[in-house]
Amino acid sequence: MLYQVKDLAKLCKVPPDTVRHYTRIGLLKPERDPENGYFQYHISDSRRLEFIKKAKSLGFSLKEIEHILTESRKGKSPCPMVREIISQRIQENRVHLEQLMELQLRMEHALASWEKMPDGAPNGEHICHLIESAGNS
Amino acid sequence: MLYQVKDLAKLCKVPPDTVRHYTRIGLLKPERDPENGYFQYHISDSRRLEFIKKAKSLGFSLKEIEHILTESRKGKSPCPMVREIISQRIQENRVHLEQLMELQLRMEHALASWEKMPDGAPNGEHICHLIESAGNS
DNA sequence: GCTTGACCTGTGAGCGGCTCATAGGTTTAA
DNA sequence: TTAAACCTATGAGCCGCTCACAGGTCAAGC
Repeated sequence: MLYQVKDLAKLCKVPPDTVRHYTRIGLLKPERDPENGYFQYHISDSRRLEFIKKAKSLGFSLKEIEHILTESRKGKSPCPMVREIISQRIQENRVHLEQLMELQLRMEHALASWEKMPDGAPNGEHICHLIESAGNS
Repeated sequence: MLYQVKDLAKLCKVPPDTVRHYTRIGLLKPERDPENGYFQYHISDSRRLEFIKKAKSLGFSLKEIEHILTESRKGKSPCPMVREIISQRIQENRVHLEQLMELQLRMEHALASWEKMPDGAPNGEHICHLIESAGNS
């Protein structure tokens, strides 16, 4: 049983371009159909792709996933690395979340403070008085 | 008074590579020193760069900032556009925040559930049993 | 004047994870 | 059998830097 790009994509519910992307960067390694040069995927590729999806949903990067897959194929346990990566990712994401929440506050405050301000034509002094006034009150 | 890249960078407290980047994409448009081909910035470029920093801190993309600057230079008021963009960005960021908070929960739940699981050597059935087990309990 | 070294320069390429554009091949229906 | 619909692989583009690189500039020391 061999699958074309669109078949594997449909099977795993990802866009075909994602299958192509993973193939291009070596996360999937299909053979080629000698007749037309198309990629040929096996059922094992769908298990691999499902693993990639799961790992991605846990915040692993594609490069990290490739590393996990490589170690695993070499018979080494990727588990310690996996624990380490996710611990760090949790920290990083906490920082990222804080930054985005601050951004959200800045944007909301700005929009609110602009509520009663007129639209101004630009002049030599100001480019956009709304933006330039933000956060100064 | 003319500034080199590093001078403008220091004046506005941004990395020199950021000045170069903005120059490359046309957000800053310095002349060239005919002697050595270096970029020459005026004091007006520092006002422009400060505006870019402020707009960026409010979530505007560099392309949007360029658009604002262009409209403003043409004498049109960018204010309506500015209000529109930030309203949309607030919505987008809300969605983004929710997704990141969900990711954070998934990661924390996974790490907690792995607490009592052993590191497993890979076999034909599993690539990494930690990842594969996540979210199934 | 000369050299050494630190520091600076512009430019090309790379990052991540897709996504789109393109030119061409395959399949399906009439 | 021809037309249209759909699929293919591949190159380039997205964003906002950041790094690598080869070469230029400049001040200190002899």
